[in-house]
Amino acid sequence: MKNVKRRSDCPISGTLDIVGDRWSLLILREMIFGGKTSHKEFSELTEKIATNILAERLEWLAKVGLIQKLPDPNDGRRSIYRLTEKGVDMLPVLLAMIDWGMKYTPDAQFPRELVKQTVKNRSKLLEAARSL
Amino acid sequence: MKNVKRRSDCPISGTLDIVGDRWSLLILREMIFGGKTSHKEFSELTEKIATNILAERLEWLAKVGLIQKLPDPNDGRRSIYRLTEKGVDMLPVLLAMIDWGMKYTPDAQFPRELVKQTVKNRSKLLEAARSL
DNA sequence: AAATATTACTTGAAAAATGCAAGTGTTTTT
DNA sequence: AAAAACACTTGCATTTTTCAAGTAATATTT
Repeated sequence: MKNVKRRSDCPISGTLDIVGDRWSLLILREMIFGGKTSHKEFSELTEKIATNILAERLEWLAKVGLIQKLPDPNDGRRSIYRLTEKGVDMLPVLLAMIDWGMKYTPDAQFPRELVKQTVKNRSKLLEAARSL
Repeated sequence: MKNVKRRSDCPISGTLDIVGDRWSLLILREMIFGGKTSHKEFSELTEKIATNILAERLEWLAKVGLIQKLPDPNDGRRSIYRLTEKGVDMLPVLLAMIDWGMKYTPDAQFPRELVKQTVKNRSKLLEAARSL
């Protein structure tokens, strides 16, 4: 598994060195806004991530501490991926991207209500994350 | 030159399809926070972007309208790259990344004062952008 | 209990993006 | 006129991502 390689001590580049690949933020989007928790669910995104990359990214996000990987008690085939506080804290980045994308990318769609609800529920997400 | 390829109509993925590569946001950081305007200046970043990639990214950002490329009236060798409103509007994404990075990436540094000043000057940046 | 389906990967080969080192052409400076 | 500076470009190596299949373990169906 790849290691964290920092290009500088700039916090922007530091953030990008962690989630600046083509998929990490979309996986976090699914977890934060969609409550998705399994490899299966992520593999069904409209954006069609390849399964090997998905597995790699989930490992990566767990390694760098934005999510946690746990065995599913109800289904031995499954793992459950849960957000950590570090992962939930990526919400503002996603929100800023939603704003920019809604303004500038044609036909962009994102349910307003979902944003509202998620922002409101942020503390619940954090609680859940902290209780791990 | 590459074309915009949208993976979905999600605004987050739409944003990433435009600035989700390894360098675009760092170039915008330099323009927004550092007032940098030339190929030369960008090539001197501590993050060491290769000159061919830099040229490609500047073309790209101009093509998708986040910056504008103009000849430097004082030096025929140079081009000046200026932010557009679309580019300035990426500020909130950068700010969110600064917050996350300051909290979670070790040794992260970013001058508080520069953030303050830039946020305050945002409307000036926008004015300058609009007057193009 | 045996066969089938589901889930989460892994593998290997192709394509794309990035990085590196060394040019090239134009303009400016000396 | 020569040297330096600037903005690239070129060709090749390396890394990352994609694509298509395959595998192993567990769960479900018959």
